[in-house]
Amino acid sequence: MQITRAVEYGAMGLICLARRGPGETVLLEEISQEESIPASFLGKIFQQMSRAGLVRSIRGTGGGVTLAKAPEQITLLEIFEAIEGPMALQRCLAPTVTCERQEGCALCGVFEQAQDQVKEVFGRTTVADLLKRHAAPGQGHRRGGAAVGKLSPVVE
Amino acid sequence: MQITRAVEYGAMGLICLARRGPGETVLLEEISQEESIPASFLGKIFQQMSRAGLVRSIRGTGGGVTLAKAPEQITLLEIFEAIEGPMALQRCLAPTVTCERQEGCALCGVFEQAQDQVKEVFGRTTVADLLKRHAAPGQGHRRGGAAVGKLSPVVE
DNA sequence: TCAAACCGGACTAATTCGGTCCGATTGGTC
DNA sequence: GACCAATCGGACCGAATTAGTCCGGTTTGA
Repeated sequence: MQITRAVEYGAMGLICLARRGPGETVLLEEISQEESIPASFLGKIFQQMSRAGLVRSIRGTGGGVTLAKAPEQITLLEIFEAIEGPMALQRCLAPTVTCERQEGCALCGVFEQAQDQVKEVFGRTTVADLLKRHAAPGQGHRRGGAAVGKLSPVVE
Repeated sequence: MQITRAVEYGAMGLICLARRGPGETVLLEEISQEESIPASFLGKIFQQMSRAGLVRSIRGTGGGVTLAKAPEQITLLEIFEAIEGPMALQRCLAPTVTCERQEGCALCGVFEQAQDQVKEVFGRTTVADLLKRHAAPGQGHRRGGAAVGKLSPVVE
């Protein structure tokens, strides 16, 4: 139950692109070096994001990749689903399958709630947000969860 | 990025236990058959839940397993962490590691928010809730997300 | 003492993750 | 038109994780 590196790399790549001027074309090789991501792997990831319409890729001399939309209009959820396909926190939340067990379904309801929460967080976070957050460090991350706000004490 | 079967089976096992009278001792074999979970795998899972103090297991003739607490006092988060260890939606949210990249950290902040949301949902859901939900079917699960309540339209 | 149960560790098969490789294709440039 | 710069796309591969299995050991009741 971990978010894959592909998604992490994809997001980093887009942040990197957004940091440049808008509409600027950048070599994959360049992003790869800047973010220390294996070039061939990054290529695969950008292919998928390209198919999903998040970036445009230009072949041939002087080619590279460029954002297909404004950074404010690309959400982390889109990045995630471009790379991983539809989010399914659990088997029976997959688009095709239906759950036949009864107890399983009680569980599925909870899993779906959790998944909807994740989607909500990812869906409201854009590349522009990530870029901004990166620019202003020393807050909004690492242990403490203060950023969340409405957490109940979590039993335990 | 999926919840494992072990967690699913573990929760199902506890629901199954909770359905019996309180304090009743049940054979693993029986749960295994009732829920169609491989017996040896279920054994492993109950071992972990036993170590975490969620169930008590009694060896020898007439033995079996029994809930160590009231169903209202066992949360899905406890079940999850008993089986999987501390929740880490992403590498750099693991208890030991710290994240060194800047962009990575902007990401980690979001991942942590998402993780906190999942923990909140799991932390407030008890075995008793699951049992109740199972008893009253036809609501609270499968597509539509009406059960969640405060979801913003999720962009796109 | 014997059999019923769980314990615990070693082992294994299948799947997913994290990549690599390479030939094909596309587009500038000379 | 030849050539070079780039991405595309699919095949492939090793390592890690998941999902179990197996079996000998230990505890306990009859």
